[in-house]
Amino acid sequence: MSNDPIARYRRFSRAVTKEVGALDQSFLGRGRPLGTARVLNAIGHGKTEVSVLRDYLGLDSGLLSRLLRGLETEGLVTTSAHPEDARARVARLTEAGEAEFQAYEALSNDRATRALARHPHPEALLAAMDLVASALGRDSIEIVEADPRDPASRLCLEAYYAELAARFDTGFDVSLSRDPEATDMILPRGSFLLAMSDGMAIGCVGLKGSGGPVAEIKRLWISPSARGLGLSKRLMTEIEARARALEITTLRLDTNSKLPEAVALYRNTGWSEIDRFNDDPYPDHFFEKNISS
Amino acid sequence: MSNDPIARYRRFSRAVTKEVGALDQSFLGRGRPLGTARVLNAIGHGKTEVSVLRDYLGLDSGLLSRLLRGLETEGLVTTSAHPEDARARVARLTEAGEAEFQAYEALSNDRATRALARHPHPEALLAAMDLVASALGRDSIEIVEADPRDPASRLCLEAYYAELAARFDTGFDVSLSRDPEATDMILPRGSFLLAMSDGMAIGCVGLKGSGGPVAEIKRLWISPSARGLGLSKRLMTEIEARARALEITTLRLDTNSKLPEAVALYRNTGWSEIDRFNDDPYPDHFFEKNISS
DNA sequence: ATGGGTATCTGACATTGGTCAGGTAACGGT
DNA sequence: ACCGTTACCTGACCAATGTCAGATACCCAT
Repeated sequence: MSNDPIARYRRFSRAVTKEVGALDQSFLGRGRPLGTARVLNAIGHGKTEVSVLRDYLGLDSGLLSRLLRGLETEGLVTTSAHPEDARARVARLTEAGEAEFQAYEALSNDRATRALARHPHPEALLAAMDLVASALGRDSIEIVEADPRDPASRLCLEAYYAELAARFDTGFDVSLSRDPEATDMILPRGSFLLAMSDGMAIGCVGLKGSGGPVAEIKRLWISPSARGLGLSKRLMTEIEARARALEITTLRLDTNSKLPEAVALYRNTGWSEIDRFNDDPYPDHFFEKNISS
Repeated sequence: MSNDPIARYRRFSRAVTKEVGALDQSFLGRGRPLGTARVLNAIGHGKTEVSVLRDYLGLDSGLLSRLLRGLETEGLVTTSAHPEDARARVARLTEAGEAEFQAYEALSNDRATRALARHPHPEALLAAMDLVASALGRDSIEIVEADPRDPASRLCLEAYYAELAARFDTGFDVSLSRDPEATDMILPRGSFLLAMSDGMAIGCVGLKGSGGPVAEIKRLWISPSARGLGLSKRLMTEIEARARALEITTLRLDTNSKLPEAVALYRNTGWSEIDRFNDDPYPDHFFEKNISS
């Protein structure tokens, strides 16, 4: 409907403010102020170093210190010196702390489950939420190295295969394709990168090395919810840097005209089209880029 | 991507929590605590009665009272007795208050504008936001009577026409159709209802009366972002009640097989198919329902 | 006109959240 | 060994928020 975009954005904003407020309220039900509960949850989610906690929660050093001590006297948390820097401290949940944390998790999960169950098309709602989350969180999307056999990587790769299957008239069967060995895409031969948005993998790219100066780019994929945010360019820039660090001078890749965004990206970022260099049945475009300069 | 739905929901939740927090921070920039700013904004948005304010903001009576007095001594608000109940009070913005309110509005609008401008497909982002907002706000969707010539009504009707144009192979030209006179869809002859979600019209339905016992249902439409929430049933139930109140005993409507959801709805809610009762070129299904019982 | 109920205000407090200026211990380079 | 720096803790303090028990004025039904 052709309503004012700003009005629509703000209606969204009000709706989620309410939702967020309700979740906070439900957290209060465990007899602990919100700040304390947030610290407990952050620790539970793996933010163990105090400096990381401070940063993540945006808290003053003094305040966080007091909240931590509160949790310690409650018996939910223990702190100890950081093994590599005795000035810094790390916080850990005790058994009781873990139980409390799980109770908060259950509250969150319940809310999520119920909200999704109430909707007639949960998948559509989730797709919309993914889109919004990627858009709002675009500044905090990080590129990290991963093993292509990790669960997060596998999710990306499977989504990638599924998308190829949908886009190619012939479908796509990865076993017919030149599927690289995972070990070719990890150090010391190659690399595999994930774009992580708040713990969720939303894109990937692989560098398949051979030990020599020529390597191949494989498996560039961005989640539909995160397209247009410039992520593929970021991933490619980063993987090129990794390739240079491995003393690779020439990169190649193959792709398909059914993926016009990809073809356009390569054309616009210094790749030149070359002759077919393999007998993989799927690709119909082949590119090369010299990165030795 | 086939991630855990709960994880996806919670990633969304974290992303918007951050966004909401950032907006709150920006409100703080005007040298007024958040609670006070919220009260000012609520008044600006038409929540004038103190009881409504309390309810809307979820504040304790004492706290709200103090915040209001603060705004009064700042010269931004005046309160006076409610004209119909001198126990209650209504708050109004002074000229200075209106200016402050507009400053907060500008902050909100700026944020919205910038967030949208940063996205490559603002319309896609907005569609996702509409979907989420309708889903999260479904409990607060209200059915209200409106004039079909009001701007909010016109937005719905135009969206309805646009959708018919897209769905019918022949397109849709409202001037070729039996477009009811607006006055046939307001009291005392008929009625026109809007489904309002937080100030935005997301659905409509019309009752075209003739003064006699037979009337027609027209213009049933639900925004794509709000489909599946049971809104059309709510609108139909409500408009039937209005028809009964007008001593109408028989309702008729025409529709098109290109709108299968609508046809299914009528079949499932007590309508029986009848012969063509008009020469409108677009419809190919005709229904009738006796509501005198 | 009377009494029970309602809407808001007031004052007294308690809790929470946030800030700041030292203080202590450890680090890292010289 | 020393010194500037870093990470965290402590204590003091203040503003904001939340809670509660009357007080006041008004409403409405009888």
